[in-house]
Amino acid sequence: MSTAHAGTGELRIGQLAKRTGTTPRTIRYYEELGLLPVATERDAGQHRLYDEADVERVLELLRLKDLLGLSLDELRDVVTAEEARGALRAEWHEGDPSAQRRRQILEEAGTHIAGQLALLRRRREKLDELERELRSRQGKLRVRLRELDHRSPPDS
Amino acid sequence: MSTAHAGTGELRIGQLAKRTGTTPRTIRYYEELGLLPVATERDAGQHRLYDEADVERVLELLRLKDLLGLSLDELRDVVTAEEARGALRAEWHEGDPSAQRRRQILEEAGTHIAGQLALLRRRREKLDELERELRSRQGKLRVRLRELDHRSPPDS
DNA sequence: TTGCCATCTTACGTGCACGTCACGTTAGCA
DNA sequence: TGCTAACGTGACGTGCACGTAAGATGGCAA
Repeated sequence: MSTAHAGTGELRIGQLAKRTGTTPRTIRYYEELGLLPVATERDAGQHRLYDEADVERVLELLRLKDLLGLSLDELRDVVTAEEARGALRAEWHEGDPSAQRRRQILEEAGTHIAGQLALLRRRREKLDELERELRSRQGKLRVRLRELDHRSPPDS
Repeated sequence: MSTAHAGTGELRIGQLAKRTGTTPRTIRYYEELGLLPVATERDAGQHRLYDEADVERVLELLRLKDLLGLSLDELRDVVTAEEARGALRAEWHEGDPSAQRRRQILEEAGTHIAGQLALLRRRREKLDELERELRSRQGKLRVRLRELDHRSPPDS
């Protein structure tokens, strides 16, 4: 058995990059921008270590970027909100979160996700519009092809 | 009555830009890249003139760019194909297009549109995936809020 | 004719999202 | 212990998609 991974600190930057279809440079850049946490208590000069959760995180960032067209700057807001979610977990498990506080944080998270969903819907609507347009053209082309078939059918 | 537009050469670059939500610079840039025709026989140094068809064209370019994430370079291919469509019209009206030729051009156009539709579908699938993910999170949040309501309902 | 604003061409500048290079360090294996 | 591949940290470079500034020209109104 190889020493490839050992339970917790599973991935190094190159592996994370491949899993997410990007490059180490991009990962570091995202970290620099605050899109990724300054991975697991790393005394500068050591190798960064990641886990599967980080894979998911990067994948989501890339999806939001490419699909919704968000800039890395806009992604910062997203991430900030998700870190609030993390803060919630911490409070939840080891602190004394009042029900008030819990509710507040949950609702903020909800608002945020609703915002992303709204963005997504707008995108989808525009996509639908484009699709209708394309289909319309396709239809016109087909009509003309059928006209051709009518007057002088193909020879094959 | 103003002289704002007079039948054929209706729009100047500034108007076209506003109608399409962009800037004159962008219009000129697109022309330079070959995305837009070198507008109506213009002896260099004169003002460019556009019509409603150009508005549509620019709008579609922007949609393809933003929604499908195509680069301007990739848009060149799209435009090339659409100019073929234009060539077809010309042949159709003033030349002697054989049925063979007509069919060929129509089929090429069809292939092209089909390509765009395929791209669109892939985008939509990814969007769906993202939406499912977001909805799932939203659901989890709601569950937790309901749990809270159960133990200690809000005071308003 | 005279303003005046929009447009023209040319050309350099800009912001974003990384790419690439140089050079030293670390980690896992022989 | 020594080797090699992968990683670390600057720092400069790059491609894309325009922005912006400068000086000349065009076109329409008063």
